Amino acid sequence: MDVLCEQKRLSEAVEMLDLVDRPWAAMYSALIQLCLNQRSLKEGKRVHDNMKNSGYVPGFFISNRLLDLYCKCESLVDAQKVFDEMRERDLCSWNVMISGYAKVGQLYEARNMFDKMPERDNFSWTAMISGYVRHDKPKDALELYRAMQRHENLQCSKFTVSSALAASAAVGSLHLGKEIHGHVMRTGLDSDAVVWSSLCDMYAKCGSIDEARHIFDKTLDRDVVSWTAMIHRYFEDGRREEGFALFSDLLKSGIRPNEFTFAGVLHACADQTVEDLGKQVHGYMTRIGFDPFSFAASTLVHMYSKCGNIDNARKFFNGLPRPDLVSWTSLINGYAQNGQPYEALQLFELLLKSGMKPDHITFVGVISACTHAGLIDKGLEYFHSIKGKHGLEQTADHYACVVDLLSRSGRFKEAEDVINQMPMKPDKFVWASLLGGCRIHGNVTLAERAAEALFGIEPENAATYVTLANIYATAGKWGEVAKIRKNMDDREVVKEPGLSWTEIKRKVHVFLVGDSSHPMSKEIHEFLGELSKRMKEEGYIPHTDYVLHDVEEEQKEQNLSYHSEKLAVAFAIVATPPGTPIKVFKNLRTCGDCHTAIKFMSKIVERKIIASDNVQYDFGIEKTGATHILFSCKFIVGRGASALSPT
DNA sequence: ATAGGGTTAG
Repeated sequence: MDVLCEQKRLSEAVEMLDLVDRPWAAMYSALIQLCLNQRSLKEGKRVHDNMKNSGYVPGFFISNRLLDLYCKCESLVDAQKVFDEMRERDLCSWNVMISGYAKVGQLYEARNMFDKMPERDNFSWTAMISGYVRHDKPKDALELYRAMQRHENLQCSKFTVSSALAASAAVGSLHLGKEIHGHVMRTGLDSDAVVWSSLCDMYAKCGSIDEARHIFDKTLDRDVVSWTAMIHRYFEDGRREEGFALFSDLLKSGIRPNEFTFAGVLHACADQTVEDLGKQVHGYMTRIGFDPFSFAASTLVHMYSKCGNIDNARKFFNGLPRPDLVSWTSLINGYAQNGQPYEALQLFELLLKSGMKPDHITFVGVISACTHAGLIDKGLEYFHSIKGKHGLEQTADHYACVVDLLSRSGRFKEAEDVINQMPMKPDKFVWASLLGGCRIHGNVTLAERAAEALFGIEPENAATYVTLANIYATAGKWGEVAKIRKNMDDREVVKEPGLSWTEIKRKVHVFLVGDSSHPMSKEIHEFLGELSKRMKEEGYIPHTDYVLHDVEEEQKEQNLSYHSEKLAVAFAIVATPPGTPIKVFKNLRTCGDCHTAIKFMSKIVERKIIASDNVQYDFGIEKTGATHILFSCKFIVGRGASALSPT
């Protein structure tokens, strides 16, 4: 049996146990340890049964191991049974139970044990505190931490302070965090990389990212986790340059980044739509070798499709030995957003065939693909299949997708029915989808209802005001438009300025409306002037959507200043050799005129142009703003001279 | 026996 154990042939070893007449403690001990290592509940139970059948009465040691096994396998019912049957228990027995319950989130049971136990050591306290932190109860964690400090004979360990720091970070209390920081320094717990990392994280999450960096710089034995966390915090804070710079420092430091690092950096690349940088990271990953089964692979799929390069996304995806669900979902959503809804649906059917189970996010992509393809009934079918065929619960997001699907095609009665039948309270996404549909069809009455609901949920979001104002303007209700403008002023709601950018030779160039700050501004404007003439010859007629701008912006508009996306496209054309495909991204919605203009530009200069039309979540999947483009996509694709698609 | 990092959509 020893040999079998050594070779980790667990089930054979357990079978052998059944052949032994009177097994002894060492056998049980070794077998349970092996079950524990392999997290095998099934074999563990067989060993336990054998113990009961052969009348063996375990002592502390074996019982505690058994407890640990059941807890690690998250079978708390079994663990509790063993615990209840123990004739004597030591501190360890109680502690194992507390940490078992705390880990799976049964905090009430854990606390009950904690309160009942005859005496507690610092392990009991820490296990309880970390349980609260892990399961989103930082306030309870801090309360307990305070109580613990009142006991003079209890020493905080590095585990305790790490958990307490995580709790302060979760409640965002810099004050408390600093206090613990002081405690760490006084008690000499500052010799541990994890404690430093927790400190760093606490400062970053409490908004003091520079302080976090200071801690990071002072950390002596930084490992890949400390680096990854710090890099990620920069990205979270929108300080991408510093994030990328630190990533580059990491590469120089000799510490090897891992899939956590890559996932964070690639996510930032996807967010900033900097495909060139993403490609470099991809190249680096390939050179040092990365696990194609890990989640880093899915981030690459995401990065390529978010950057508008769905072909690369597919190519990479096809090369994966066994793509995970996130990769499938990223690609399905990528197709849905890149104007290839049928490809998205086909891929979903492939996913089902592969035996993989879709999750709720996958269905968001599937239904929105139906929306883009105008396949309303098919979309509804998929929606119903979530619960029926796939046995999942429909979430508020799915309802938002269905409301989008229906209202976009003008089926408002059904959309309202769906909202009324929702088992949960309709959230902002649901109302925003409805509002988006109303905008397309000029449904003023229903738009007012949707906007009213949104004002209740998020009065600070400028997008709701702007959309409603647009709907009123289209209906000629200028009095109402003025009221909204006043409302925005009264509530100090500020509209985010529109920005477009393009990446050329790894440098990102950003443009505002009417922007003349770019070094090549003169060339850009001259070029646009020329281009406008030729566009008109080709039949382009400028038209403006009503957009709620501030006064200054409106004046600029009257001076015929160009929208940011036109500037970015023009710059990209001027700055790259003939024939180079162009990609432009925007943080806000792209107006109907720019949609049309970009397609004309694409034809005239014979370039493939991809321009993102980035509607924030508020408008569901209303990607165009031009009422005559009913089922559009996230990207405006001008295919160069070959075709000018009718819009 | 207890502590720090990541990805998909809306």
